[in-house]
Amino acid sequence: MEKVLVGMSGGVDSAVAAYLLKEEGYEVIGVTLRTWESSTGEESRCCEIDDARKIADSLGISYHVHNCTSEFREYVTDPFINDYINGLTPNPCIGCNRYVKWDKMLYLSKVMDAKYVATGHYAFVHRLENGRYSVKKALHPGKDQTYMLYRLSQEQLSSTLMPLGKYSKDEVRKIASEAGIPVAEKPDSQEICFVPDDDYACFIEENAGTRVRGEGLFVDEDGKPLGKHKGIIHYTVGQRKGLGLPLGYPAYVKEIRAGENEVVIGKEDSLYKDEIFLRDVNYLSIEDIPEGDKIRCAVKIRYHHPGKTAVIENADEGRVRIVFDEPVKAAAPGQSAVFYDEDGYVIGGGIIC
RNA sequence: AGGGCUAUCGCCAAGGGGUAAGGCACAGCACUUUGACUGCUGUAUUCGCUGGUUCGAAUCCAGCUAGCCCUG
Repeated sequence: MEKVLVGMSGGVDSAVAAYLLKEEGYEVIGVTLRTWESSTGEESRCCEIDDARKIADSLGISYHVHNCTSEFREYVTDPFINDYINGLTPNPCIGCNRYVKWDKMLYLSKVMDAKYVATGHYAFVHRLENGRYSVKKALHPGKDQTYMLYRLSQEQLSSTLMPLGKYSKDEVRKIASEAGIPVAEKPDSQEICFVPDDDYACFIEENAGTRVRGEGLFVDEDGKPLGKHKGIIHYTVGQRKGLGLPLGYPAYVKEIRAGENEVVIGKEDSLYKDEIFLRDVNYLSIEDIPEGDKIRCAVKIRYHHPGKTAVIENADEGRVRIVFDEPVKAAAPGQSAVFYDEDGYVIGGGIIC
């Protein structure tokens, strides 16, 4: 019997993933990574240990809790805070997957002599004809989570199982209730796991202290002052609500100038771009873009984005240049852009700069 | 000091005697396993103030107040 280590968050998805693998005949070991504990002793949503343990008990599988709060701080919360202070809009889940969850799980799988690690992500992991591993979009597009997985390494993917790719959320809940899993009706989590009250700006202020810059100016595209902002950490490119600027037309954040502590405001039209550049690119289905080559693909510039057709190619300083067929709205620096081929496999992705 | 103009929701702004449009902002809800976006709903018993005319006034009249402009 092959052993598989399943990352259990305490939610339905990972519970069903564990259940399905057990049904398939794996020896399943449940693991929860303890990632965050706030100064008030509040646990992160990502590690609801009591629920996870209950699930493991009901499934009759062994269960371990592993502490990785220092890694989580180093690779997730600290970069998250630094990005916001620098006027960027981070995707904390992406770094967490690569540098905390998978790194730790893989390490633990070796210690426990397990062949695979598994999670409750809605995606497929496949080995392609060229020998490389990639993730493929979930069957039900509404739940697809491949966007958050583009940063995983080949080594990580080669040992990963994701049993939920072909299921819808309703089906997963149905499986859970039929299997008697205690959290079948538990609502989906929605916000950033370490910011349970959804107030990320407050989280940054509490954890970054004096490094956070305060009020500054809203300016228009010509630099003309329009009003006062609350501090750049409160804004993201493309944002409309909460600006408090009655300009007569809907005002959007066009750009955040961390150096000047300024937030540039523009009309909706000014948000569209057909060219963006990426840094820190990671490839899945290919090793790299062949020198001088261009690849046609669909690119998602945020988690909830249908994906737009574009051409990608290597640019200077290790960056990748994306040229969209039609301009895309509000590409926010710090967010990731992920490339998909026509079969829905992730080619790779990087961070918008 | 005279003359002119203006005064309607937090901002902008329709309406010129028949019972307060709209945009922006704001709020709530929905959507959402990142930040956002988006959608829906809501938002002036009242039109600078005081009187008057009228069945009826934000709309007409008078006075007052405030702001802007022009002329000394």
